[in-house]
Amino acid sequence: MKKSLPIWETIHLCAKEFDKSGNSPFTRGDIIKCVQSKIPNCKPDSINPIIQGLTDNLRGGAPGAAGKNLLHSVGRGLFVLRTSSSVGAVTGTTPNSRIVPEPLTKLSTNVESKQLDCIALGGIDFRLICQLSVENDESGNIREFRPQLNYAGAGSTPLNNYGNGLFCRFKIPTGLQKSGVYIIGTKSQPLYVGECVNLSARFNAGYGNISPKNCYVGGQETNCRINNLIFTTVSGGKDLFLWFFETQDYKSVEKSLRQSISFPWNRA
DNA sequence: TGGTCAATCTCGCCCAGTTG
DNA sequence: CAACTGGGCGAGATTGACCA
Repeated sequence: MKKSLPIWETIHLCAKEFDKSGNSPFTRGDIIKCVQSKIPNCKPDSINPIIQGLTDNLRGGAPGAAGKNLLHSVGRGLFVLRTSSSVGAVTGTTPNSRIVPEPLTKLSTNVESKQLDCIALGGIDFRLICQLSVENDESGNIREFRPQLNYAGAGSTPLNNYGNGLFCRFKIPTGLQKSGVYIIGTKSQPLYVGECVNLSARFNAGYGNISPKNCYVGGQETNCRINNLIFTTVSGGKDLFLWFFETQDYKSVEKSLRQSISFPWNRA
């Protein structure tokens, strides 16, 4: 009986096939399917740590004879062949789909004007959290997303009013699990006021990352609308910032602000 | 016995769906 | 419209099996 190649060699073979056919970057799932087509009884649980062990910019994983010299991660679950010509621009980087927010202290010092650290609206002092830095591609251009194309129910459910746009991705620091009222704006104009129970979650799992479902009727079209506004504003060369006022009474604070101040991105 | 390869497990994030 | 929940998946660490 013919002995099959070791898993790590099969992974390398698959990666070379993807690269040669132009299907690069490829996903972890692509690798697993390819390996299983060559070694049918090989389980994903066996393949995953070996992929990890072959990838130069991922820690851990199962060590192999080839070492971490065969794959390079270009995003969460996305890989390229390390010997591919496409790797040159990204060698040495870390996967970029997980945006690691810069520390708050550093973000604050990046702001041009010291008075941006705090703004007063309606008698309330809002503290600057960070600049809303959207994810860029390898060329430094804003990475565009159309998650609506990935929704399984697209054929039976219409897009919502804001679901057909281009979207961006961004994150804020994850440690801000606080309720309160937030302001999105440029350094000269507040644009949107909103309330939240968990600021980090509201942005990192809401505005900052549009899921396919939210582009369709029944989804959170406000997330789509605000994300698209952020995308178009930042694309236009303007910097956007996030300010926050921590309070348990966020509903009444937001309501009074909306009554006293006109925020162009808030709807009536 | 040490190196290589494979398997198993935990943790955290993403996403879709649901609820208020 | 915002918040919550649970399943699936990827990342990473650890352990076991095999072989020269």
